Amino acid sequence: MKPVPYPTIQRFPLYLEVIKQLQLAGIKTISATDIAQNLGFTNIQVRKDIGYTGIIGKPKIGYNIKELEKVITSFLGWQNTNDAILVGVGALGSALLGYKGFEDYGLNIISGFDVNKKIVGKKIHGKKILHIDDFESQVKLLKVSIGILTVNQSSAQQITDLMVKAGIKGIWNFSSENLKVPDDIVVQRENLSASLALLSVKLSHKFKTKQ
Amino acid sequence: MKPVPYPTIQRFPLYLEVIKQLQLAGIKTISATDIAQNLGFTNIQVRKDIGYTGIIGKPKIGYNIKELEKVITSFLGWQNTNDAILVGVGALGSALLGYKGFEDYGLNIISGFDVNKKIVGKKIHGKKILHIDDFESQVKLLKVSIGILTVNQSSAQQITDLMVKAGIKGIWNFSSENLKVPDDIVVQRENLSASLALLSVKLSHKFKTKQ
DNA sequence: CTTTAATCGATAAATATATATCGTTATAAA
DNA sequence: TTTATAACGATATATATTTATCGATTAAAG
Repeated sequence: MKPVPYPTIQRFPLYLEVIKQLQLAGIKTISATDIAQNLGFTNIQVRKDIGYTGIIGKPKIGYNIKELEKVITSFLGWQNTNDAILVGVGALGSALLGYKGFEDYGLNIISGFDVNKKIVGKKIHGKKILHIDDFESQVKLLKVSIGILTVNQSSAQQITDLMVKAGIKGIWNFSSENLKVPDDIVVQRENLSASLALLSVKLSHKFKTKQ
Repeated sequence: MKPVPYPTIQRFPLYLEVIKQLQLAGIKTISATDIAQNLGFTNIQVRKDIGYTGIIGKPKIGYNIKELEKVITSFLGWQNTNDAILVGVGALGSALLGYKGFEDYGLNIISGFDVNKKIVGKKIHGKKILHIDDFESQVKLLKVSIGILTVNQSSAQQITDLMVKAGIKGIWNFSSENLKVPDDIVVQRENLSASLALLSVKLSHKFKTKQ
């Protein structure tokens, strides 16, 4: 089987959103062209992406919208909820604890961990905040495999080592540290600065050329 | 002049971080290999990226670290602070208002806007929260060109239209709405789900193949 | 002073991704 | 029933990006 390109995987959640929106409107079938127009892509690209899921569409009609939602969701592994824990309950960590959108992504943040005595023991957005000393035992107890890292750069590697030791398999890294992990651990870096960089450069380019 | 690839632009902030770290350690010159090892890239890629800035390095030595920081910062347009305003002071919006890291990216969020009477008039993380009714006048008064959109999907397009009307030129879109804007407006979509999708797929792939 | 090795910059090759083309199929209109 | 058209899937082409190669240069070691 040919590997699915990363850009394709990254577009899938966008397709899911369009699908959900149109489903709410009562639509039963959806074509690559429909999705493309909604997102500003080409229909060829959307059709090719969808092709990776193996779903069969009908000419002149498109795809069964329910079935398409199912195959994409399943491809992403979002059909069942995956439990996650979060370490570093600062401004960003708190925000993520309260972010409702993760439900759509099959992600359930069980609890947050920190060392700050002011918040340990309390609840934030309904999620209990525990002390980092209890991290390893909790992760092992609950068999959590995804860790969300929202600590500052200076403690990022240390917490990462702890996550690995506790059995975490995938780390969503919101810090700017380049984490060192064993081969069998997946790290996904969330890079706000990268997207701000693109915005900045596109903006300055527009100003240079247009004015 | 050949256009700089988007992936290159997105890597520049990472290079800046390594540069700043090594500068703190008193390092005066830095090679593409140094940066590459620090980030897990190939030195060839780093060297090529750096080449786009026009800086000249010395064989066996590398680049003057101060000069390299300067050219990358300047390329990104981060040498001067750019003012921004934020609309939608919910969980995520509050977090961004309090995020210190933006200073490094030349971004200064002046204030937040919302309709929630509980927070309008108050300060969050030291930033004043104003009512959306005052948005247009404030933006015009302060000549802000960057807007950060952290409202929910249902009001995203409406707020976008308001931003455009007020003179905002670049929109950093944290909502999941596909925004419609005039040609001369730049929209950068921040897509948390895209990166979570990658993490999910990489994880499930590891589990499939390794176990 | 000569040799060695690290690194640069430029060019070339390889890979990955996006776009285009084309024959086929299914619906709806004529 | 026939014709026109939207959209599919497969294949081919084009573009973008990454990786490799190579000669030149510079500092440091011998």
